[in-house]
Amino acid sequence: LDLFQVLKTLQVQMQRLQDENKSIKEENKTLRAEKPKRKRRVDTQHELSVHEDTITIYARKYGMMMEMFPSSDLLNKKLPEAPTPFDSPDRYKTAATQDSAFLHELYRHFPESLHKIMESSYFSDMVLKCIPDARANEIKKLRGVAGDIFNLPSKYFTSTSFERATIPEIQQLLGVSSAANQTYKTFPPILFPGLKEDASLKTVFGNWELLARVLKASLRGVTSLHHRSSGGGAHTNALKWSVHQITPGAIAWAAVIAIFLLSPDTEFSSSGLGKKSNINYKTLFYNYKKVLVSKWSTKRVTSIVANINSYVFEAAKGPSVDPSAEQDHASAINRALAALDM
DNA sequence: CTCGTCCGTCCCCTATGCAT
DNA sequence: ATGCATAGGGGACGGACGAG
Repeated sequence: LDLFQVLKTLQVQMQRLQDENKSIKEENKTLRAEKPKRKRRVDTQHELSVHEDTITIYARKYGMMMEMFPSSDLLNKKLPEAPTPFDSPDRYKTAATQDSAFLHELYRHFPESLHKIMESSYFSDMVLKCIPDARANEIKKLRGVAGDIFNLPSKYFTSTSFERATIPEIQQLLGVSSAANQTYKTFPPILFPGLKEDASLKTVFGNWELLARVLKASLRGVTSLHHRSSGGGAHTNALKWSVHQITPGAIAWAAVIAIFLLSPDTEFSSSGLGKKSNINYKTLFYNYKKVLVSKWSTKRVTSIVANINSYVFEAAKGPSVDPSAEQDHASAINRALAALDM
């Protein structure tokens, strides 16, 4: 009698569960059916896929030679009528000129054939995907030769999780006093010749050999660091991108990547913020490029650029400029740089 | 052989949702 | 409110691949 009651309630519950399950299944079915629609990419690929290879190659180059962290909003904008020249020091005057010059650089970099589709999200999506992808590859490549680049044991760099923060030589390069006190500077010693920090920034990027090694490995392949081009060989980035000289963005890129390789960070986040170190790589890049663009035509920077170009591209070796002959320019650089907040 | 690229896999982190 | 579990996203890494 009692049992009968229990059985009945169970049956009712069972029925309820079955109904519930059925409706959930229905819901799931419709959700599943709608899901592929999110991947609109299949559709747009038919229209714009002809440009895919071109965008990919120029986007990779762009991420290394021009802008590490392009703003996604600006990538879809139209080129202004009279843009601020990308290589003009005026570019850093106001937020408006920065945006304008950014677009000038963007449209200058990507070939004419792409200009008409550069306002599409297809373009910006692809650029934003390619840049971190290419960067991850470069980082991977560089980790293998980081020991040679920094003249330190390679085991410091081959494993991302190696405790680099505890190594005194690395602390010295980054200018942190100890493993406990990890405050990272915008312009760490590694950027200066002889690791001698210079608050006035007169000699910043003077440690050009290091930057040149980073750039050479990235542009000409890792083996180019040790022996001359072994004839033939696969196409390196420099060949694919037709790079014959470095740019302000490339030097800034190399500096940022070098600091990242030395840092305790295990991954290079697209946000530009180091998780362990709390280093803001985006800010570093911005400041480095700003200094380089602003000072590009000064004797001091042209000398650095000439040295790097010569090392990376094995151009005809001109006599390197004597740094001591530049004191007159130094004070001008000095004053201008003082305007930078750091 | 050496390149760069692509792809599968793993791990870590975060957000979300569920249960307490 | 709080704690736990699970899925999803992003990045690193290793291997495969094709080109020179």
